[in-house]
Amino acid sequence: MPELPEVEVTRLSLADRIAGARIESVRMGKPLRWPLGIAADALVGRTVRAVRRRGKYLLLDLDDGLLLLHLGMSGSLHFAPRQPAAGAHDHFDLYTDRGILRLNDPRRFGAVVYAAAEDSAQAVKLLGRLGVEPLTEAFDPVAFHAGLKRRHAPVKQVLLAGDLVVGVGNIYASEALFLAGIRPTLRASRISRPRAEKLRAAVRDVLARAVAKGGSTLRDFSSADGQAGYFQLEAMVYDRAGLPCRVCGTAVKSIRQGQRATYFCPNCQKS
DNA sequence: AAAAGCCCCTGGATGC
DNA sequence: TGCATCCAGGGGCTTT
Repeated sequence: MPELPEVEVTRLSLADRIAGARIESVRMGKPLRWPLGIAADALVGRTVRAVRRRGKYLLLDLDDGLLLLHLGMSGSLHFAPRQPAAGAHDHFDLYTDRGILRLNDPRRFGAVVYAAAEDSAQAVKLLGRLGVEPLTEAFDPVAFHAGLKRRHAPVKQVLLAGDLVVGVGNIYASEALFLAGIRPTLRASRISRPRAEKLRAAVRDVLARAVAKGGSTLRDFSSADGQAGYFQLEAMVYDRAGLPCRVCGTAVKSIRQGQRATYFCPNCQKS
């Protein structure tokens, strides 16, 4: 579920409410992708200062150190003064004087990792290879085109890789390529400067609109205050195999790239 | 260096 | 109803 828009929507629904919260206790469920990296009790007494986002990671800045949270494929975070009794898929609860932050993650591809500082080895291992933030000015047309130029993989997979630009997952990669009129199988190196600019604009546009719609709720995503997202209703191609293209009526095609589904319109995305 | 595969894990949908 | 198979929003790691 969680690509940049869902993670950002989570952050926005959480940051103001949790800022200043003092950690009173921590409950861990089943193991997530990686160990926490600190004794849970050592977090007690620390204060959450702010919540930032880097790619698909949420960074909880503490007055001492930070927590890196990742929602994986099936994770969601909720923050409320009270929470129901922990269920089978609630694997991390941060009890604070402002409320309980709970990570629910059935598949447990998600993670909560403590790092002493953002430049500590632990943090750099996870954040170090990440590309540019697409919704900032740093996502620059010249650098983006140059980055595409040096990659020979299909452009869809270059978008997904996250080392050129972050936050674009399987839904939004297909959507952005549709908006840019680019075939997902096209080798990144073969994209012209004007088409790279079109793709850059499409990535920004689709991600920003998805944030505005509260993200995409395909199964069970909701923001930290429980709001579902509605962007999936506007999807042009994602999960629409065989259905008519919303622009030209041609049947949307589904293929597999790197063991993930890709959707595109063979007519609107000819090359 | 870059690309391609392989997994981690659970649950829902589909097919026999 | 039961059981097997396939698929799912990610991404680090290993192998080519």
